[in-house]
Parts: sequence; structure tokens; C-alpha cells
Amino acid sequence: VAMSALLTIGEFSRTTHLSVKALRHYDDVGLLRPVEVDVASGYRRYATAQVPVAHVIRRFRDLDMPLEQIRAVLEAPDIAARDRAIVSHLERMEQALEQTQATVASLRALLEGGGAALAVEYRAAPLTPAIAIRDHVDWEHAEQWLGAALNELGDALSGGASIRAGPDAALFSPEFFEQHAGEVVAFVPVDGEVAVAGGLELVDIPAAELAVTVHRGPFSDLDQAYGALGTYVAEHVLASAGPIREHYLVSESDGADPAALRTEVCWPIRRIPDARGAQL
Amino acid sequence: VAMSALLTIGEFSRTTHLSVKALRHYDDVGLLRPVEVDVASGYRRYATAQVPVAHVIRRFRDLDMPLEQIRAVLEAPDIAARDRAIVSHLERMEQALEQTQATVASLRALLEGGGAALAVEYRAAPLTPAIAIRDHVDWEHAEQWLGAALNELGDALSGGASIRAGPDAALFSPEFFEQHAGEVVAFVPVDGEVAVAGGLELVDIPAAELAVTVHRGPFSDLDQAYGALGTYVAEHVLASAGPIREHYLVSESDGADPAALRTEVCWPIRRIPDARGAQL
DNA sequence: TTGCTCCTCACGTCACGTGAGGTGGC
DNA sequence: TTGCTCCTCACGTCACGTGAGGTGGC
Repeated sequence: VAMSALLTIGEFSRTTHLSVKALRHYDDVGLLRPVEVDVASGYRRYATAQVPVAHVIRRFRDLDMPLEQIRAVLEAPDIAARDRAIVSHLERMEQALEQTQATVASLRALLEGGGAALAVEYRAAPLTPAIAIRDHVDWEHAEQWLGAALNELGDALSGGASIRAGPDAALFSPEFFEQHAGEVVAFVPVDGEVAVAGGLELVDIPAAELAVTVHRGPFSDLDQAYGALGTYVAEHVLASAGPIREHYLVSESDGADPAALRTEVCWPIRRIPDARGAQL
Repeated sequence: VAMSALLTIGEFSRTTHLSVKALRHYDDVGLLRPVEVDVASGYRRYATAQVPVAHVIRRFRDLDMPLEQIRAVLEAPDIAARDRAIVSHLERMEQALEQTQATVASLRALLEGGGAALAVEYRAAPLTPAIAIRDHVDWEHAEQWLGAALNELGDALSGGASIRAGPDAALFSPEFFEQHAGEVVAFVPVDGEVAVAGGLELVDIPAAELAVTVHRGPFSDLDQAYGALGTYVAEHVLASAGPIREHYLVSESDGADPAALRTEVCWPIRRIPDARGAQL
């Protein structure tokens, strides 16, 4: 390294704004190794040529990129692969920024309005033939996974001979909520004959008695509908096991903006009480 | 709790979108206690009246607010105090968002331009009388602390009889960089007699031989100047112990926008080499 | 030569997640 | 009655920070 001189860990720390403890840690995990380590004393020596790499690491850490991902970026086989990894991370970051802004807005709304009480109604849903994609999904990837799956189902419908018999929808297992990871089924109700291929399957969504409410607005507020439903069901009827359903009456794929979204949330119940309040 | 019904931990999880593990944790640390716990079985029972509190907790956790801070918000003595705590957190969040956007921009710049080589010059700084505020500061609070301290010094100058003899400046101890916490001294050079009061003191900033470079642009890129300086010093002269100085030639308090900022960074060196390369 | 820098353990932190192994409720 | 829900440890995770106790470099 022609013009490269050596720096002690303290000098390298001041030069890169990484703490000494962080530098030792990056050495331990092999993310940023000093060019030289004194065999007798263990003293680390960094080259001035390592300063730019350290700066890149610091930037990514400021953005909370995990060390493993940073390593992947730094070790990318070629510049093109490296740049792809970086760009995709930046895109995820910018999405996360939007997410945070949405959460801030939603928190403000929650603290001001408190949320007008949502109307809850009962519905007996019949057995429903549908095309579906199912997978074990975790909480953080759910929205993205669902968007992709529903897109795929929509494409399959427009290509084939079958007819859509209802809006985009999904089934969420209890584990998905309770462990923030579990089975999710994206589905679209269909009429008539369907040829399935790829990851798609033809399923019968079982009949169910449901308590239903409609949420208007972005998904970041969807928990309000769940709160209203869970509360209503606990206070008025008996809940039953089984997945919770969502129907995407107006969704982003319709080109609607977040405030205009309409999502139906359906909570499975034991039996719909009759009008007189008696139960058979 | 008149109309309030009880929910199992699983039902409460589905209603609030908090995982069962998280709910148990919030019980353990006393952040969100179930209204009732079965003595024999240990089963937790939550009231429907607790759903809104859970939603607030979830929002704050989505924003990465620490549990202790959430507890403080929830236990605030009165609504006004609670709202103040929330608003101040939201303001910090929005600042952090700007920070992140700045980091993204700076990373992009770093990956594209790489940064044109910065010019480094030598300077023999004389002993400088100054008014100063010193404190043990940690990394994350440094920018805010420094802004406040320099403001205070500016106010003291405009009120008194002394004359400013140089731009706003600061001294940073090695520990500040190496451990991300250490002594920082905010100072303004002055001429003539000065009456000091409050947290201010009158100090003589010691004379020093320095390697100096000027950074143009926002503070998020300042590490580039440090990289250039640390590298230059390692390759050309001997570094010396002692604090690093920053001079805020054009600062935000001048009403300049971030891209127009000019900050001088000064790295202490053992001895300025003479023009012929010989050392006395 | 002195003290200052650097070293290596070992353990702590924060907010849960991950099983293991077991009991109670409908 | 069966299995499903819920329980409590104990330990792991991630990216370092916090000392303690000690040696080497200028």
C-alpha cells in the first residue's frame, strides 16, 4: 500500500469517528480487520487506506444496517452487485421512513381523536371457492408478501377463464398475531372452473360466523379496527378459534391513496346471536 | 369497569397486535399489568378497557421509544405533562428522521463522488483568551449541547463589554471520539476585559501547532474532513496528544443552510515541518 | 523511567424470541 | 376426556458499553 501509513486504534478512532470498542468488535467479527496486529502485544495497526471503508461502515451503522448485511455489501463479488445491494437497502430505508411518518401521524390521531366508535355487524359467510397462495410469513414482511401474492393471484385471474367473485382477501392464523409469525393465506374468491399452476392452489375458504367492521384509512391504523372488534366480541358474544379474515374493499392496487383505503376485518365467533338475544 | 369484559392473553394479543411474548414482558416489567391473574394457574386476564393503552404502547414501540420512557408517559401526573412528554418525543423523532435523510444523502454522495481530496495546511495557533463552557458530553447529544452552549456564549458577549475576537469554536477531548463520551469545551475568543457569570468561565486556549482543513457542507459529512486530516497527518507528520478543535466559520446560527456551512477542523501535531523538510 | 495507551476477559444492556417441560381450562 | 392454551424458567440475540486487571510503547 504505497503511500499508506499505519495508525493506532486510537488514531484510527479519531479519524473515522468509530469508537475504540466498536473497532475491536468489528475486528472480532471480521468486519474490519486491522492490516497488522503485533504478535507480542496484540496492538492493532490500521492503514490509512482503510479509512474510507470505515466511513462507509459508519454510515450504514447510522442507518441501523446489521453488521452481517454490511459485510455482504463490502464483500459483494463485483461493483454492480455491491451497488445493487446498497440501492436496495436505501430503498428499504426510505420505505421505513414513510412507515415512521405514518406511525407518527397515526399516533397523533389516536391521541387527539381517540377514534370514533366503529360499527360492528354480524355476517354468516358461506363456503367460498377461491384461488390462493399460502405461506408462513412473519409480521414485518407481511404487508409486502401480501401485496406480491395478491398481485400474482390477480394476474392469474386476468390470464385465465375464471371470474372474480369477490375482492382481494386474506386469512391470518392466530399464531401470526400471537407470535408475530404464522400462516397467512392470500385469496381471491372465484366462480367457475379454474386451472391452477405455480404456487397457486384452489381452496374452499370454509363457511364461518363472523363479527365484521370496516376500517377506513391506512394500514398503520388497522389495529384500531382490531381493537373495536376484539372488544365488541369479548363483551357481546363468544369468540371461536380459527383465522381472522381481511377483505380489501378498496386497496392500493386500485390506485387509491392511503386515506381512501377500505378494509373489512372479520373476527370468527361461535354463533351469531339472534335478534331477540336468545341463543338456540 | 362497567361494560368491561375479560380477555385471555391470546385474545388480547389478537386485539392489540402485541405478541404474547411482548405482553408477558410488559407484565414482568410492570408496564402493562393484566387486571387479574389467576392465583392457581397464573393465567393472565386483560380487560377490554386496557385495549387503548396497549395501542398507545404499540405505537410508541413502533417508533422505538424505550419502555421506560413509555412508562413515564403513561404515568405522567396530569394530562398536560403527558402531552408535553409525547410532543417532545415526536419532535425528537422528526429530528431523527431528518438525521436519517441526511445520512442517506451523505452515503449516496460518498458512494458516488468519493469526495474530492481536501487541502490540508499547517498553522501555528497562538494562546487565545476566550469565554468558554465545558462539560462531559456524549456523542449523541453533542450537536445539541454545542448549539446551546455557543448560543449562551453569544448572548453573554452581546450583553457585556467584551469583543469577539474569532468565530465560534470547540475543543474535543480524545475520549470524546474514542469512547463516544468525554470533555467538550465550547468557546469564543475574546479581546479585553470580560466579566463571567453562570456556567461560563474565562480560559486561555493553549497555543498549538495544527494541521487544518476546511469542510464545506452539513455536519453529517464532517467525518470526511477528519478522514482527510487523520490520513494526512499519519502520512506526513507526527500527531500529538491533545484535543481536536473545530472552528465554525459559517454556522447554522448565521442562518446558513446546511450545504453552505463551513467548518474548520484542526488536528494537533508535534511540530510543523519547515519548507525544506528539515526539522529544527 | 513514568504514565499513558493498548490489551483481553467477563459481564451487562435492551426488548424481547426461542425452545423445553409442564399444568390448567373448556 | 382430549388437546389446546397458557404457564414458568433458562438461555440466546444484537451491537456494542462497562469495568477490572494487566502489559507494552514512546
